[in-house]
Amino acid sequence: MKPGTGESPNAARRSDTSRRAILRAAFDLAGEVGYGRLSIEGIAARAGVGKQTIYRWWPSKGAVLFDAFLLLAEDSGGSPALPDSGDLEADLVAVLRATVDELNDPRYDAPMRALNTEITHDPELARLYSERLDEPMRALKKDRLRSAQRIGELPADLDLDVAVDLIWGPLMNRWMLRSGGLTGDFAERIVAAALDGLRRR
Amino acid sequence: MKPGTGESPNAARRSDTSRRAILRAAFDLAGEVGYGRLSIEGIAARAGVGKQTIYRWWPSKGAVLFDAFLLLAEDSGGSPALPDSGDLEADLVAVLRATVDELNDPRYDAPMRALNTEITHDPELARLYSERLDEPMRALKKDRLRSAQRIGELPADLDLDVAVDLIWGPLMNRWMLRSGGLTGDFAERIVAAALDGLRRR
Amino acid sequence: MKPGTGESPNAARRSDTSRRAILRAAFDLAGEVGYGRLSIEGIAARAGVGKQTIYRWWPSKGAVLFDAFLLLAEDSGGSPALPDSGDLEADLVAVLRATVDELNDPRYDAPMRALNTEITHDPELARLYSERLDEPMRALKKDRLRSAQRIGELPADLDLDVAVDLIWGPLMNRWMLRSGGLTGDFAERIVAAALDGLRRR
Amino acid sequence: MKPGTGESPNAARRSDTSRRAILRAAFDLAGEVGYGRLSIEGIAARAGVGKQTIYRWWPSKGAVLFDAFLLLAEDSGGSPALPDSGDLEADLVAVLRATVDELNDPRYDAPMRALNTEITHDPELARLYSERLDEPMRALKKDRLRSAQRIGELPADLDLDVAVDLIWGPLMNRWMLRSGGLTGDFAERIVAAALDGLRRR
DNA sequence: ATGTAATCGAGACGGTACGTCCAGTCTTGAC
DNA sequence: GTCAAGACTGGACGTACCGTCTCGATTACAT
Repeated sequence: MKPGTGESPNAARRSDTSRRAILRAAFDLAGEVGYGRLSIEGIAARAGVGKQTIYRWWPSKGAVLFDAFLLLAEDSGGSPALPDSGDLEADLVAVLRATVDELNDPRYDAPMRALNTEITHDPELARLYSERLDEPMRALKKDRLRSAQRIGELPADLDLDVAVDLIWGPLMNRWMLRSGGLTGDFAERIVAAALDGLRRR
Repeated sequence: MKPGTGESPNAARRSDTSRRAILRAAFDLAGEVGYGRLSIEGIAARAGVGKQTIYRWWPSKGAVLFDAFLLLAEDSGGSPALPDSGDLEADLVAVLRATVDELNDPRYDAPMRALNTEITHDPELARLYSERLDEPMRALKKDRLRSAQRIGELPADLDLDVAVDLIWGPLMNRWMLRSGGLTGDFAERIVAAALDGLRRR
Repeated sequence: MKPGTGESPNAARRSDTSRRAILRAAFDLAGEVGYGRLSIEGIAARAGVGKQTIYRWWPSKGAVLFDAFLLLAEDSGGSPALPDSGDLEADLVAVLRATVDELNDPRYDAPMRALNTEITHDPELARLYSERLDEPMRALKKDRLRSAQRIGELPADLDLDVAVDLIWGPLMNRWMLRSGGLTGDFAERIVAAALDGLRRR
Repeated sequence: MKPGTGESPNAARRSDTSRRAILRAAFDLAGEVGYGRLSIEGIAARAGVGKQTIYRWWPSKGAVLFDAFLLLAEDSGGSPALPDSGDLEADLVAVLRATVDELNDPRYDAPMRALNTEITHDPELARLYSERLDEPMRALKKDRLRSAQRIGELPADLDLDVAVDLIWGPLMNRWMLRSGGLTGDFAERIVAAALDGLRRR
């Protein structure tokens, strides 16, 4: 897979060593110094690279960060399918618990916040993010839901996009705004509520 | 109500004119120039105020922005209770549709993104936000849900915090990440799904 | 005497410590690293000053250098009158020999070359230089020549500006272009030739 | 005649088209954008040439500029002898007036200032300049003075180098520093003063 | 005529410095 | 003591060039 942000200059001559050093430095620095102190200058220095090499290939700090996540996804061999034990609720709880653990790991929390911030303020980046990172993940999630539809656990006419948002939205929102503890228990409750609904029956 | 961010100097002598000018300028500038170009210097210049007056009373740009929202909430007379027609679903859809409209209004969208960004990267500010803005709103939301419990529309043992997150989380998450169209229709689907659950019954 | 390059901002609040540190650093660096490596950034670093403080008060690197020479002239109490022993030729030779020694001193050679280069390419700076440094020196030179006129050593109708150029011009030109050795002997010959003329009599 | 700056690589394969384009571009750009904005990159672009082609054949920007003047001198068929009407003063005035006109022509003024600046800061280039451009000119000037010696207009034991410096030095110095108007009248006065001497007789 | 070696235009690279903007601190004089 | 004003050190911005390097593609020489 190619870097996500479009390449105008003579990409054939591009130094892959520098590219990787930059993305690595961007991700690491985001984790170490935080979003506020994350600078192009710092990334260039850490990567042992001229600033121009960054400006030549990326339009913004956010684009670098985005590619850093993209590289991470590639290097980790892409995302595997969600577990499918036949019990949707158990599988979802397992996945969300893992997500909670990741979000609570400062090694990942800080860079993700940095990327999310950039996405928030850059619609073009948001589009790229949606297309390159969110959609593939969303597809895997929908696959699992479709499997549940197949065995009759979920209704056949369910709007899968709404379903995904209903399950993952509350978690991500609570993480971003720190509006409450981000625990496995919370994940469990959200899954249960999403599946069974709030309404009395 | 006093500004939200703790005040050490002699607050008695504080100029309310300057305070309001600063908060007004902060909110307006956030909307006009966006988060990236929002600067203390710019706020001071727009408010016709010395920079020191800002640094004297607020610890960070985010704190100013936070107080700007607080002022807005005060000036608009605080938040009224959620509508209670006896039909929970209809009321929630109405409220979420209004929220959608607000989030789609660039006049509010930009400052809210700016504030959210600051909250994301500043746990102390997140605490304040939670306490001063989110909790009061959340209380009103819970009041409406409790009313539904009283008439048996919702189960008595429902975890109201989870319920609120389930209803509002997907909306806010989609708004922040622009991961899909933010429409009244989406609001409607989310409410329906949240109330009835995804699971086939 | 005030700095030579016009001051627009609120000069009353100007830090004299920083001003002097900058001018000192500029002069010293010009001598140490040479014109080619003389940078605003380097001056600021050496002076322990923000770059903006230089940009706030001087329009160009040349203007800083110019003020550095101006400060030097002030601090050394201004230029004293040329010696007047009654023997014009001897006095001129003495003065030009001293000039030769100064021009051969690397401590002064490099900064002067730097300043001359800036003057060469900046007419406004050339005007300032002429007015603030060259003219006062030229006045002293003319005074000495006038004294010689008074005792009949020089004709009363002599064009003193041409005379000064004739005496000092060859020396400065040879220095700048290194078109020959810059020695006391050369100074002597120039003075003799200028006074007696080339023509056979 | 070969370019003035020594050539190590295989000069036989050198592209004369590129060489001329570079020198032409250097001279023209010096005149158009001035010394401060004259860059190797700009010369290469203007000449339609790779940067390496410049770095391969010249050690510095000044060397390129120097060769540009050398090419100019070659192309204009070298310098002709100075006029010799039998009246030294008249001939010198004519020559210096022509020089004044050239120095006042912005087409030549700017590149010459650029070259002089490089010479000022590069002793090796100064040596080359002296050897390749100044000496040949100086030889012509001395020839004219020798002719005057032959007819007894100038003393036989005159130091011709001092004489040349005395006549041309004041003019060049005034030009470089803009320390006064550069007019034909000034040239005339200098010639008269240089020939007759300042001293009363 | 054909290999081979150097030059060519092009342009990416690690860097330095530019001139600007802003952060956050400090000082001044008016109130 | 607070205020508007604004100078101060410091540091990042995004740009322009530096001088080096590598890439194919000519191009001219020696076989």
